Amino acid sequence: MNLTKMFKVFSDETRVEVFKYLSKGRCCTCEFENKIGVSQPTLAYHMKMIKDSGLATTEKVGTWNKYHIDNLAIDKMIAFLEGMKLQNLEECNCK
Amino acid sequence: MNLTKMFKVFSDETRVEVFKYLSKGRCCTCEFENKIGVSQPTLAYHMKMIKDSGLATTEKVGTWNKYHIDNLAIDKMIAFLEGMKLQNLEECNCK
DNA sequence: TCCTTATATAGATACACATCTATATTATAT
DNA sequence: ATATAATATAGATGTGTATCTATATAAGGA
Repeated sequence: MNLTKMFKVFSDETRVEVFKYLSKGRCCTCEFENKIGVSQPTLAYHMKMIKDSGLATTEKVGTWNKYHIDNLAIDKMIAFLEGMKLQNLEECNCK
Repeated sequence: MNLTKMFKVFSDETRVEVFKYLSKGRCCTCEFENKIGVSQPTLAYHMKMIKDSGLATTEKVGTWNKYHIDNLAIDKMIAFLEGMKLQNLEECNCK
């Protein structure tokens, strides 16, 4: 659970595509591996990044993995972003 | 205004530090350049990434730049993240 | 005009990232 | 026990990133 790692997940278009499938409940890569346009090892690399960031949990079921987005992790990113908004709209006191 | 570029901004600790100062209204780099721990050209490189992502606007005032966080851009990131949450909590229909 | 201050650019470098092919591992089913 | 299917790992490669020093540019003030 590392915020910069979580933001890095969404800094790559391939991982964003993967995430869209996961968010629709497509929890196994077999459901989208042919639609993503990268090789199996490359997809495995991205899935590991997503898992290691803390944005999804994994469950091994037989030979395949089920991925489950952690909505609370996303909420932490949102809370962080809320805190990054410009808080003081006055002019800055630069020299 | 590119979402993956905006997420990339927050995938680096140095830029997160910069953003914290900007969010407090420290709109000129002179207000934090000595606290960030990188050289002037490196800071300029990060400021350009922040600006090019669309997360901040720039205004040239004399010899210095004033940076202004665009809260609407942050709202777009938040809206994107809301859309990435797991929507269907039922079991996936994997083989 | 010339000096100072704030930024920007150029060039170099080391490391990280995204990708591939080939191969290994793990688990199920026949 | 062996074949099949799903993942993982190893090794290679080209590109991107973060950083530096040195230098250039731009704007203001003496």
